[in-house]
Amino acid sequence: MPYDPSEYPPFAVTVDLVVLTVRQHALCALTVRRGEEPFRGQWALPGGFVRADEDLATAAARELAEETGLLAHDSGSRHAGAHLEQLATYGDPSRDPRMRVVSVAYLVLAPDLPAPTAGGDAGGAQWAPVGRLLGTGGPAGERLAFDHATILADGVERARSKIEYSSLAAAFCPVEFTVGELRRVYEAVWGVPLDPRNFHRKVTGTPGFLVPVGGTTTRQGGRPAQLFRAGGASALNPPMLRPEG
Amino acid sequence: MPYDPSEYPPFAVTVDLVVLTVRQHALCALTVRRGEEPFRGQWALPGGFVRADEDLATAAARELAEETGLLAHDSGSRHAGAHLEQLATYGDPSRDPRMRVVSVAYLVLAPDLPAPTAGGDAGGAQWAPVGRLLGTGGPAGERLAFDHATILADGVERARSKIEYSSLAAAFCPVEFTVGELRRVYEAVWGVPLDPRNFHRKVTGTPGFLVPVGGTTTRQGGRPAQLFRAGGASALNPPMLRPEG
DNA sequence: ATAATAGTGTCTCTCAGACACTATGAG
DNA sequence: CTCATAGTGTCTGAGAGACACTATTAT
Repeated sequence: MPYDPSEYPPFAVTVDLVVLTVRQHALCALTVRRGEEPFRGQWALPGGFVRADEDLATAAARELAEETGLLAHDSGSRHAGAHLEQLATYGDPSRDPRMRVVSVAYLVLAPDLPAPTAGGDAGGAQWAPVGRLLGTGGPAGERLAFDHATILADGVERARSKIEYSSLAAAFCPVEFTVGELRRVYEAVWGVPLDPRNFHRKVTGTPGFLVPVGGTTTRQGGRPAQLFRAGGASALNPPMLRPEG
Repeated sequence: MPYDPSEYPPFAVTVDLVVLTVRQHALCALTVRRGEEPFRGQWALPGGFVRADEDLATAAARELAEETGLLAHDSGSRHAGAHLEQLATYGDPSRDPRMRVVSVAYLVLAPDLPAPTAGGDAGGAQWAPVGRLLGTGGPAGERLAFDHATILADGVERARSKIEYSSLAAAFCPVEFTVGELRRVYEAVWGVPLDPRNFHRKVTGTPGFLVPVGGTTTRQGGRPAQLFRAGGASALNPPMLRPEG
């Protein structure tokens, strides 16, 4: 295992972000318009180079803040930050036509945001339903640049399976939310309808999963609903079962 | 996003392997003795540099073959290969004192092997119980080099949770195995005893999980046990429940 | 015989899935 | 009033956990 710098091939290392949110009953991903070749004009996942003295997660959080203004927290904390976790790493030698690039993808789950603040160097940014981006449920329209469709698909699958056995779905909600809003998150992420009564019984019956915060709201119409915060229990046991699994 | 080579910082990219197996009722990991500084003489996870035109998974499979002679299969196939999957990527700027190294860790689940064939450039190789390597259940003896204790802990946790809802535990067994042998794998990986009757009912009652292969064996003593192969069903639903979870 | 493991059966309790039903707001 | 959503109750069937019991080998 020699470490002579001339002995190892040099790589560029980037982070790519799969930023997911739920908007109008649909799971959406943040995409940016590429301003340069290759894939100029196509949509891509936000991302960028890791700096020389920067940790991978730090680079991901920095890119997230540049693109959306969101503050990420790795885990724990209660303020209105987004959930950020490492997804996977993609390093096929031909994934970038110009050079050898290894990309560490991060998954971000964010509450519904007003509008992408196309900050930084990206030409434009928009939320797009993942069904359209992945060609499942709509015209197989604009494909994502590079291998970003694969990365996005992996991120969506991770999100779908993780909300089964964790309280991560609350990351898609504002700080205070109702049981019905949380249920609509599950329905959007899984793409299936859930029984409101059984869902209510399940989430309110799991100790530590939801913490009542006192108030009520009628922002969904109908009878006023209690407001909750996400509880400390991050594990959901037994898990919420995804129908037709 | 400029791609001028002088604009991006160069990284070295390596793969590190968490190779797990079950030996004598204990979950064990493959470790190699470091022959160079830093951490000379300490145990470390096997691994090495990714070559210039090599995919990450290919590099992991190559290192695995060099260290153990095992052939990995990404998924599918039925022959006596080991299971290999990407685990996570570690890139703290200070994780290697000499240079900026990003390491993509892979998890390998292998059946019990005769003995590590300390091939390649590693000075020596051995199977060590993960409890001893991680300091939980024994003297906090020789710590692993670099951040390899963290990587190993992540790999063990991945293996523990994955056998809950998949047929991956069979990757620790020879091609043909008995229900009792499979149960002892679960007990070793989770570190808890399981009820033999309930376990038998669960795994034989799940369609496609086990395929009877016809013969019997008494290699465990007692009444002869039927031999099975792993079935095509990779998902286990509902999952096997880990006690005291 | 004993000791070991393999395999089946049976009971209970929890819980998911399927409802019906009531409660409280907006229009 | 109607319509929407919130929240509770009730039944049923699947299955996990906790056993007892029988079967088949080695010694």
